Amino acid sequence: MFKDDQHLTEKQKGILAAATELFAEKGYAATSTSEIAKKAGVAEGTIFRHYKSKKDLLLTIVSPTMIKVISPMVKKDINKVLDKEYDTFQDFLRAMIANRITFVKKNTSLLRIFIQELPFHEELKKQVIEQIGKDVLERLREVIRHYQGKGQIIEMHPDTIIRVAAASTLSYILAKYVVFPEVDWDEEAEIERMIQILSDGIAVKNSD
Amino acid sequence: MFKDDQHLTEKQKGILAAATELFAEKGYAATSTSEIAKKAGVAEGTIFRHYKSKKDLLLTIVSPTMIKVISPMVKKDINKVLDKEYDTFQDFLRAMIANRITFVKKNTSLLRIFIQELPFHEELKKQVIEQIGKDVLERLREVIRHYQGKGQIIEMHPDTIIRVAAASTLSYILAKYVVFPEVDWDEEAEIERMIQILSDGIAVKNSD
Amino acid sequence: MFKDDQHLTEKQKGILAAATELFAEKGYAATSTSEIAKKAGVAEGTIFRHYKSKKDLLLTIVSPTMIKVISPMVKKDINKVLDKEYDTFQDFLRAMIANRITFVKKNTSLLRIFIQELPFHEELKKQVIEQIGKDVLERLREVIRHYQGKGQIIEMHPDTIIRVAAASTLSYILAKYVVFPEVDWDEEAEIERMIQILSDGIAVKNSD
Amino acid sequence: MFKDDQHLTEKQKGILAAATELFAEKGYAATSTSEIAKKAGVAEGTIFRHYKSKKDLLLTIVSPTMIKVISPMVKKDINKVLDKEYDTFQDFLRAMIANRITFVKKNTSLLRIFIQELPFHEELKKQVIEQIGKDVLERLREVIRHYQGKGQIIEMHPDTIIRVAAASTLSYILAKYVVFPEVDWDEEAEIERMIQILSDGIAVKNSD
DNA sequence: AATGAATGAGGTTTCATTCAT
DNA sequence: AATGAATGAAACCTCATTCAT
Repeated sequence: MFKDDQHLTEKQKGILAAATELFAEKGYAATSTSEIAKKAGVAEGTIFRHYKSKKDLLLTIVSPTMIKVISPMVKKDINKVLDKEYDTFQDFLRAMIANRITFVKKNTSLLRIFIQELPFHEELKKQVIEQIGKDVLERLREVIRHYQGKGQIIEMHPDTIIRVAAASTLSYILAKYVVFPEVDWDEEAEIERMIQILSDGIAVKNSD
Repeated sequence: MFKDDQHLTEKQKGILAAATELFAEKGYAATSTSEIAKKAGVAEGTIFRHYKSKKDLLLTIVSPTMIKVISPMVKKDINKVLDKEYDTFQDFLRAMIANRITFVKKNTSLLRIFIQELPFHEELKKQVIEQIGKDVLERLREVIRHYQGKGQIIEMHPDTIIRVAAASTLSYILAKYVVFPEVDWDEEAEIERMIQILSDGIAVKNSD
Repeated sequence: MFKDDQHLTEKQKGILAAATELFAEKGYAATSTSEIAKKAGVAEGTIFRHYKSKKDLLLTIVSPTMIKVISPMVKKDINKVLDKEYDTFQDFLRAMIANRITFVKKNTSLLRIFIQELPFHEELKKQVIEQIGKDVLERLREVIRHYQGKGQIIEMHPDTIIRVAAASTLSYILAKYVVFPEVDWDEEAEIERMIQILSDGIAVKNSD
Repeated sequence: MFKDDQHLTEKQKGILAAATELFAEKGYAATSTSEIAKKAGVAEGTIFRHYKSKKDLLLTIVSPTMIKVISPMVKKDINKVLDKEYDTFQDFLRAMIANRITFVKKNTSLLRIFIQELPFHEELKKQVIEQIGKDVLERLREVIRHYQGKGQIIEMHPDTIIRVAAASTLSYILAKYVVFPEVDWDEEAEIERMIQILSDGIAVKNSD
């Protein structure tokens, strides 16, 4: 994840990777800098040459800068879906969910840290909400309007539809992959039914 | 919360309450026993007279025993909704959501701890899932079947419907009250639309 | 020095004594808390139970509170001289110098710390100057006026006389006992001549 | 100060200057080599290319070699006063004090380091005392004898007179410019009175 | 000569836990 | 039961020094 970013030395990348993994696994407060150093294969002092403090290390992983590195990845990733033209909103939903699942699977550690540490860092929370929010929201609105234009989705403020759909799908995905990764649900079927229900709720009712 | 429970002394209740609040606020690992002692108004040593270790204190708060104390409260609480007869499934949903919001508001601290600490305690996770799951699930199934019997809900395995509805509503509530308590949404309207969409997705389509 | 002060435990007194000695000997920054702990015969953690930080330990030794403990000692000490009636101002000077030498000899460590660390602690400097200054200065003024009244000292503002006499004698004493304790001067004779010169400079010239 | 000295490169002079300033400001032990490097505008490693260790850097600043660099400056400086012929010993004293004040003002940092670090370096102390002592003392003796020859100063061993006068004036100057630079005294008047008293103490009494 | 990343010993500080009172 | 001083292991962090470039 941190491989091609900027001009980081191998050691720095190693430290970031080790810290990310350990923070995700055990939580920030329960991870010691000596563990990080050992896992990264560097001396403990080396960590502090690059990051003023343990907290600074966390913020670097999770900071605006990092978000700026990730956010484009996210957007580019999402755009793969947004740029395609789907016949029905259901198809779009299905593709979107598949896409998000892939993303979550690839970034479980980072997301876990976000979920775990966000509550303790007010400023960060706001930044995340704004940054990710604004960037992605506008694109999604376009999509909703697009399918509304095609007469496939009920006329309702796009934000509301996004919110309900996103709340349902994202929280479903997060719950499944980040919070309870070991619980075994029948994914395929489950998702299909979720799509069914959601799109039924959102779709224009022919005969109404 | 710990007031009428069992045979706890005042000090013990104070310790549990202080610990719960601090764990929720700062996280388990970032809370020191001396802080707990100060907040509870007892000496540091006193904590260890009642709880073998700090971890023991956490487990007590979050443990099966505690769940058994809380679970009945939860069930009793939920039953207020389940026991009533609602004309439509929509009414039921609305009441249920209102009921859950009240519950979450009253138990924010405890829920926050669950969310924060569950990932780090495998055994606990299973217990919570089973305990709460079994107890409540069966009742909910009955409700779904009830409204299916009345022809208001599509014929689909109750668990699926519950999962989708619960995932949407609960994660909505948790996000709103526990994870992002300071973000200001237009609650009333938002919930109403969510209900709309959900029940539309779940409801039997007249004209189909 | 810290024996009968307040309600300190034996350990605390030991820590203060050890720290005072080591700070004086090697300087504050060059003294490690582990050295202090070892010398005081306590665990390192014990130091931090009583003093928030190493700096706090220094400030305690050298602080207003400490000054308040020492200042009375100083004043009481000085008063032994001030309260007596001396025939000539020379006799007074002689007694005063002997008295200060005794004091300096008894508090070499503490004074050394003051001299070493004062330059780095602005606030402290002011406090020391004010505290000691005010308390003692007024008494000394009285003495000067007293001998001026007897016609033994030239009419000049008491403060100036005090400043010259004090600067000469005190800095002589400090240099001799604190800064260069190992240089071997012929004390008796040296002091006697100093008194000679000073009192000659200050005394009323008979034949003028 | 280190500008025209010897064959030092620009970098070396920069390091010495930065170190001198910082040692004076914060003390030797509290100054880090990285601070020195930053202030001098060189890499950390560069310091150790020129000076074996941090201690070596201090010793270079404060060492016999340095003293040999400074001592001539001091002597040359003092000689400006010694070489002139003054009508009265008072005039000489006045010129001498002015000269010393100029010197102290120009070398505050270095003097501060001497005062701060001397107590912790026995050998150094001896060297300073000998070096500066011998060089300057003989010249001063001549001066005293000179004014004794003119019948202006009492017959007393020159060293004693020097010691009293020097102790008074130097310690006055040091206190004023190095130890308590921010306290605001009325310099002119204060010095004049000091000269008055000292010379009265030392002068030959006409009418005795 | 100069750099600055890397080191690791050691510094300060925190904290869960024990124990004499 | 309750206290809180004491502990010591381990946490976070600093820094003089080395070394490959």
